[in-house]
Amino acid sequence: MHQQAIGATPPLVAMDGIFKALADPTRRDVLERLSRKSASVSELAEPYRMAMPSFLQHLKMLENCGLVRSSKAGRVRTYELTAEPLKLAEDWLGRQRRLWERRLDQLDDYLLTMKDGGDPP
Amino acid sequence: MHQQAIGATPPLVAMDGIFKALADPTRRDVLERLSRKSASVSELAEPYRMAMPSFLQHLKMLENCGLVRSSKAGRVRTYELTAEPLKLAEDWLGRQRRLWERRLDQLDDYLLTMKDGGDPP
DNA sequence: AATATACTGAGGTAAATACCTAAGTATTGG
DNA sequence: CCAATACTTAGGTATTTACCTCAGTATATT
Repeated sequence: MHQQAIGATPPLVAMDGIFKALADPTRRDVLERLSRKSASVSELAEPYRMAMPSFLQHLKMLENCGLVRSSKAGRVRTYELTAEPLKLAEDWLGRQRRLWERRLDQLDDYLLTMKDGGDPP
Repeated sequence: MHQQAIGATPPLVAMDGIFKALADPTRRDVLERLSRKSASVSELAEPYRMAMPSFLQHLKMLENCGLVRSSKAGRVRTYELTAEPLKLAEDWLGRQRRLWERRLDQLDDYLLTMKDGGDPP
């Protein structure tokens, strides 16, 4: 209900989904495990005390935002990682943190200036 | 009421909140603007077509997970950034992406091996 | 063919999100 | 003091999330 024109910056809506996907420990754990080895649904589900359909919802969220991809062979569905989306998120964070640190440095400077009796802007 | 012993890995619960906070374009935008300049509630709220109480909820989420901090002087509450939490998220993503890329390289190798007629593990 | 395996789908509950309006409470300026 | 300003609180709705159970359906396996 609130799309917006996408310019030079990363697609906003995509990032929503990615960060949302990362906001759950089970899903982060699944990603971590997939980064070591592709795996079937039941292999992935095994460690968690959760009914299969509940777990499947997590996998669907990961797949919907493009962080993983799956294919079915016989009765087994195998999940694997995708590369780009995570990079999107990381880029945003990196850019952000740089601004951040600059900002905090400015605060330091400001405080120092005050201490030296200077007149801050 | 639920801190947890911090070991080598980042506190899981904290990351939930941080990623959840980042999963909304308004909140990401607020962070971006705060990284340029601390600001009052109404300054922050101004660009968005949203009732004040709705917007306040976003600020509270950012504050609850520690990404920002606020203080009140007279009737004006001013918000500013905090440094550490974002780093937490970025570290996780970075670590993750490295595994990720390694994994994707392995896949490449695997495919090459197959093409060369080698017998993959 | 019968049973087990590996998912899938339908549907249901509780809590959290993302908005809203309407009515407060402090502060400040005239 | 009175009104405007800057938030705050209370409460309400629609949607989404995170679980669940209880069926299915489509492949193996025996």
